Amino acid sequence: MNIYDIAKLAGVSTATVSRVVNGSSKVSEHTRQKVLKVMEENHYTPNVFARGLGLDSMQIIGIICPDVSDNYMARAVSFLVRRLKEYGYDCILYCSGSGQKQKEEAVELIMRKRIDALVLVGSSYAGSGTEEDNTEYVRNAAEKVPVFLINGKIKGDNIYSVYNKDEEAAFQAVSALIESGRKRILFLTDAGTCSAMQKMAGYERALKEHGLPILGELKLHMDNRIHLVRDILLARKKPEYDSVFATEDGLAVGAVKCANAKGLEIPSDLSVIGYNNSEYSVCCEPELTTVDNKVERLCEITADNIMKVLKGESVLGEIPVDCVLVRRCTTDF
Amino acid sequence: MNIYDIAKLAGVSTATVSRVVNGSSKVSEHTRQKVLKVMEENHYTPNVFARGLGLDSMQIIGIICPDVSDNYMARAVSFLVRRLKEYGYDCILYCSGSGQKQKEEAVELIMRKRIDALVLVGSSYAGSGTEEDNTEYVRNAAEKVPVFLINGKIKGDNIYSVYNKDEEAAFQAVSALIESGRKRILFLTDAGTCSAMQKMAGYERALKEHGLPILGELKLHMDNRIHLVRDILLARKKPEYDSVFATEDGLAVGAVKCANAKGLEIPSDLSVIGYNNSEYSVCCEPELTTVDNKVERLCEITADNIMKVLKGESVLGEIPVDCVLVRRCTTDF
DNA sequence: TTGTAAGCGTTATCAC
DNA sequence: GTGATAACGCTTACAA
Repeated sequence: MNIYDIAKLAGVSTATVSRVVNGSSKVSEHTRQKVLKVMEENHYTPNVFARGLGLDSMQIIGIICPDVSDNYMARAVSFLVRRLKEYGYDCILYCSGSGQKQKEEAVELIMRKRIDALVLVGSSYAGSGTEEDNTEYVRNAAEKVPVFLINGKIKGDNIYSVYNKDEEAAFQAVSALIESGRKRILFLTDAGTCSAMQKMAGYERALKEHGLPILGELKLHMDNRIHLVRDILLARKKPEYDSVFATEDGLAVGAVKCANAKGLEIPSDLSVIGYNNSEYSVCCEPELTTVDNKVERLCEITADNIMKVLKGESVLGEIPVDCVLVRRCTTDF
Repeated sequence: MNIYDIAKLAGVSTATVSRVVNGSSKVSEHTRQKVLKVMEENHYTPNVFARGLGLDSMQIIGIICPDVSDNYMARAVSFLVRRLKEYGYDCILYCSGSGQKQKEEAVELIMRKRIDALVLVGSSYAGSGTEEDNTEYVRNAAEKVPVFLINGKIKGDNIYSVYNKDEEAAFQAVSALIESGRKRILFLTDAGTCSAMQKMAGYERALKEHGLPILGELKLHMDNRIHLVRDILLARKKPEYDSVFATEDGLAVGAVKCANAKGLEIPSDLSVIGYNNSEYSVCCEPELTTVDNKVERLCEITADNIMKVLKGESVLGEIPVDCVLVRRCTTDF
């Protein structure tokens, strides 16, 4: 059943059927009803490819994240997919992995699909913030379609960034640790992303402003796998730290598990702060004090911005969003 | 840049360009190189819509799950998306919610996109297994494209089910509890899905075969939210159960938290078994004994089956997959 | 091996 | 308010 069949059955032209389908006002009520009836009876649905060909759009948004099995990204994707659906857009999802090559390839491949906009979830797409620039591929994509970053910041035409004030959040969290008497704060991270760099900057600023030294031995980098983190920390000789600030909840849980295994009292012997306010933080025992980085809020702003940009409205290129420290049981402030 | 431009620049016909693009063998090496060079130089990429229109396929698989922020579904979607990408297929993702109406609507909407195959993730699409049949919409979809269920079983033409032996897994788990001396086993569930029913059947069979009574007061139904579960259990007067078998890890964690709050010793005072072998199970303290239902395996089989079916090869309509009980610290066997 | 031309099913631009 | 008809860019018989 295509538009010709419907036109014939309804005794009108394809143009009229098309007008009815697209809700054009320039159709008499009589004709409209007639066409609608025939469409109903024959369960007619327009061919999206033909429409796509004509309009050069299939109302599809591309979403790329390193891996949706990650809790943070899953929450983001879930929110985006639902929200964009409400706006009548579908989503193609890619999981790119986190390597530079992989990310570039994913973006290149998804661009071929003639998506209407591209969303990159996770600060990993914003580059490391330290090395030489490796975000050229994002700017290339932005020449064709608007690009939206969830928790990443890239300057450029047609690129829209919504991101957390991670430096500030880390500063606040670490300051709180220091003000509760902690002196040797372990910084635990799993990635060299832009966001992780921000967090480290906040960590260092807090130390500095409180007159504490920044020690390389108290900065650890490892994969975000709970048991791995626990074992690495267990293997270290002495408890050379009195608290932990982790850039991911999973890392923090690993630290908690290490403390539990050692029989340390939390939060008195060891205070721990995680990041993301994921389900991990309430799964863990004692439950994790963590930074809530408001994924859903970032996504909400992004989805709305996408619609605005597609409608041609103007939108801020950079929108910072505050984080909130959620106090639970791994800290004593 | 379209195929005409390339054809003109290369001094050949569009048909030849098309042949080169699609790797047809019927092109001389000389012509092929000539065309390839022009394509390179002009960064030509075929228009997917035009191709879709002609072939009535855009190499897209539709995936629907109730909510990808759920850990189980996120793992499934992550695996599927990557694997199908390797096969050259893209994925459109819908999060349908879990209501019957929502599921039906999601399927109807995604079918309009002319996807090449449909994957339904989660046993919720397989119906409850008890009520009247409510899976007609799945069979309808199967009239147009092959439908693949991840952990669900629906009989029908063009429907391919890969599912866990949940009844058996539950039977084994509950039997293990009983054989370790447990007599009053709380059954905790969050949904009335086909899978949940299977688990309950296994639970009941284990009780029966060990000569224990099936008690309604020991079957609880509640939302899968850790704190909610903990609080509901805490509010109950006496510890009328000596162990818990939960259909989701989150529920089991809630039970563990309740026990911790009450100062009960795990596993001696209370044994707990969860389901899914999610990250929750290693986050939790003590770590959860749980049923590993091999999501990745289900997805791997499904992805491979999709390719076979699309190639016209024949494939089993029903493939059961064994679960494995993972012993951790909440049980003493 | 290569080219020609007829679809594929819409939407949009004209006339009327 | 309605109808012809020309794009849109590709694939694929069919011809050469």
